[in-house]
Amino acid sequence: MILDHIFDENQPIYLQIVQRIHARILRGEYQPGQKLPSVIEAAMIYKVNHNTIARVYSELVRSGIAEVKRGEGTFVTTDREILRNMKKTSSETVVEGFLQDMRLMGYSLEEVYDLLNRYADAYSDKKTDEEKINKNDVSE
Amino acid sequence: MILDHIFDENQPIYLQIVQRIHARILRGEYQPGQKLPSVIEAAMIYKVNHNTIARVYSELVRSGIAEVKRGEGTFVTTDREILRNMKKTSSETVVEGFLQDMRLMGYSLEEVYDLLNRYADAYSDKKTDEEKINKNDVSE
Amino acid sequence: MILDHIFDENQPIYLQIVQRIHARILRGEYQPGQKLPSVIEAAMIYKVNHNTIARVYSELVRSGIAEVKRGEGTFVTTDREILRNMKKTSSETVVEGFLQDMRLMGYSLEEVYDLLNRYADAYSDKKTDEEKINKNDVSE
Amino acid sequence: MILDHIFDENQPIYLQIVQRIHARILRGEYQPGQKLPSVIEAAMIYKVNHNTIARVYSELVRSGIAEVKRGEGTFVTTDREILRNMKKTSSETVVEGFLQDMRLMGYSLEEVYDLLNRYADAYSDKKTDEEKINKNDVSE
DNA sequence: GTGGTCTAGACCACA
DNA sequence: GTGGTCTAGACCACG
Repeated sequence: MILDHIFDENQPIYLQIVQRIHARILRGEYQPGQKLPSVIEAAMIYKVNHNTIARVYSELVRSGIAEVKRGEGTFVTTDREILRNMKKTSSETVVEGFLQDMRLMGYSLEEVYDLLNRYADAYSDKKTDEEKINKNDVSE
Repeated sequence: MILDHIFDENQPIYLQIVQRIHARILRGEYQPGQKLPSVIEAAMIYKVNHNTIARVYSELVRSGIAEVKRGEGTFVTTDREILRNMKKTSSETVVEGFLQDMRLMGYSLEEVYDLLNRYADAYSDKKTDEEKINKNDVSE
Repeated sequence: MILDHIFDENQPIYLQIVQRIHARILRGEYQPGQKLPSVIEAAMIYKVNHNTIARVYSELVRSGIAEVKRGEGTFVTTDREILRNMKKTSSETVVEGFLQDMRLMGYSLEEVYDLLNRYADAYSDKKTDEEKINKNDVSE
Repeated sequence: MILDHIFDENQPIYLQIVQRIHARILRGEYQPGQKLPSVIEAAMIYKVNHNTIARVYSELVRSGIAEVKRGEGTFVTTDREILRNMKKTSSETVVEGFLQDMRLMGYSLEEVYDLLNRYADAYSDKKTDEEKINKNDVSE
């Protein structure tokens, strides 16, 4: 399972990693209470300096989606309420942002749905092997 | 027409302005061949340093959506073919990005449509006064 | 007697426990010569690793407020002179630190007293059940 | 005005600098809207690495007491409401913490006042030259 | 071994 | 010159 982690030059690497791990948690790939990779491991996985991962993890902790057990590691929060809220607000942000983008480009709602339908066929096929393994989602 | 231009701290301001002007052109607010605001004017509109606008305009020119007439200013390209292609690729990028985001959060295609329907009602209502003025769209 | 022990993330846990036990001794909750909980017991009470408690106890012994009887456990010192001195220097440290904090925030002495009066009403009421039990104080 | 900045070993340096600058702002030494020393300058003032100051400043910004103007520097917020609230909550925290400390050591309210009076004489005399210069306080 | 802090030195975007 | 990010390498507290 070799994944090359390529980063967008226009955004800090640490934020991009935050978003990726955030997404992995929200889609249940990292379960509530599960231990995240250690800072060192994650640094190797993402091929960045360990300080960058430290920053990523402290962001995750600050947002409440992860917790540190001193000397043991960093864990996904067990507070499923937080996870559900985050999943909700994340989807809201994404959907609203998408609709605003389309609106700003001058598309009507019908055109938006047309475009979506054009891409929808490939939607479920794009799951990676890694994703397929995880069926346990945060939402109940 | 007082607009507050608030910028995302995690992305260069010049790129965000590029995107906004890009969108204004794509939705026909700036017509093909129309003169864009001067660097000084745009600097005042967006409340940023004129160097930032200079960079924005050079980006727009580089992408082909704008052209410089020396001594006259910067103008939207008159090549409608370019504009149509851009609108197409822009929408592709946005739609694909949106679907990928939703997929990464673990939503099924049905859930995506559900969420969209929830926000769709307000879609057309949200047009700003500024937008309502411009009915002339690039698309055919 | 269930107490939730919440620790400040920005200071070592062992130091915080030292301070708490220190305070319990100074206010007579642990009497001179009394046996402190065993390392294992204290580890359960404070919900920390027993290594952490071991460090706490060695700190208490080093400061002279506690003594080890080999094979029996750790005991509060019977030297009441030490306890009186500690209570004196502790209060000095706390009072001086408090006044410095207030001074650094720009408060005049009058304002300090004003603020104190505002909180003084609740002072004696806040004693916990645990504290109320112990009437035997170190001071004369 | 040579000040040696000595740090407590038991707390991160960056947090201690945060607290010091916080206090300087709250007592009006840095006025609303005033520019803080640049990261490089502050690094020299406090004799720490510039990354440490960067962390300090990002903490100050996150708390809302300071703002970054891109390419210009870091400034004390001009929102006096925020400053007043912070001064209020800071004093509350300090006073409550002080009273709790004294209570935990077993002092009665009368004893607390007695101890305070003993130190009060020296209160105003302790102002440093630097502090005396600044008469303009945040509070109105 | 875990996360956290700090230094040194480099590069970049922005004004 | 400003803050921001990143790397490399070190040390520390904690369990």
